[in-house]
Amino acid sequence: MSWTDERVSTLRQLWTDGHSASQIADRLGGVTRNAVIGKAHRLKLESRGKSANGAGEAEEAEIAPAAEAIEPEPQAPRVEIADETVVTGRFAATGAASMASSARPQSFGATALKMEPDEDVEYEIEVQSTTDAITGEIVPIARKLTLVQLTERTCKWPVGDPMHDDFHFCGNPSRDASPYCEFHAKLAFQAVERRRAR
DNA sequence: CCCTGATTCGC
DNA sequence: GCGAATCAGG
Repeated sequence: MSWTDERVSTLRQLWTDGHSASQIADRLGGVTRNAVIGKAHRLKLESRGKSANGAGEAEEAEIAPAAEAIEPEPQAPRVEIADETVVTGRFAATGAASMASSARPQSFGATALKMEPDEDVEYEIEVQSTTDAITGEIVPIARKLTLVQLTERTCKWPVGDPMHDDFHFCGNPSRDASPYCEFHAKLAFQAVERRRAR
């Protein structure tokens, strides 16, 4: 990937909007956060020598304007809240693990309903949960990520029918290098156990 | 451990 | 110019 005018302007906007280098890198695709920081340097952007933003600090007022302009095509924002999550994922998964190769900037984050910089919003929604009919465990509501939105630390447990357009991935935070979140890692393990038992 | 940006330096 | 490696910090 090279720094085309389009990618540079996207970088400029996201950077000045306060997004972290890694977030920008994920969005652009094909680059690491180091590349983003390095480029920001040469463009003489930055200036945020402070402690930036983290998970603990709930700082920074809302960024009123912006919101659009970044994406040429608005696309429908995926912020729907499922009232029930069907965990149909069979233990097959991994075939989807090979992605991210041709990541294309896709609409992501709220544009119509809310003007927050995504991430935090999704986490609030994620708090809701439902109970699994079989195990009785708490099933986290999926973040409904599409292929291009998965990263090294997002759960890649498939949800739904791949042939249907409602197909998505769990997307909740995965532990370490595990391809699944804590919950789905357990499911995967049980699935294997049961197969051997049979 | 996770993450953040800043800097260096070989390419 | 680019970005991995490294540094410094939360």
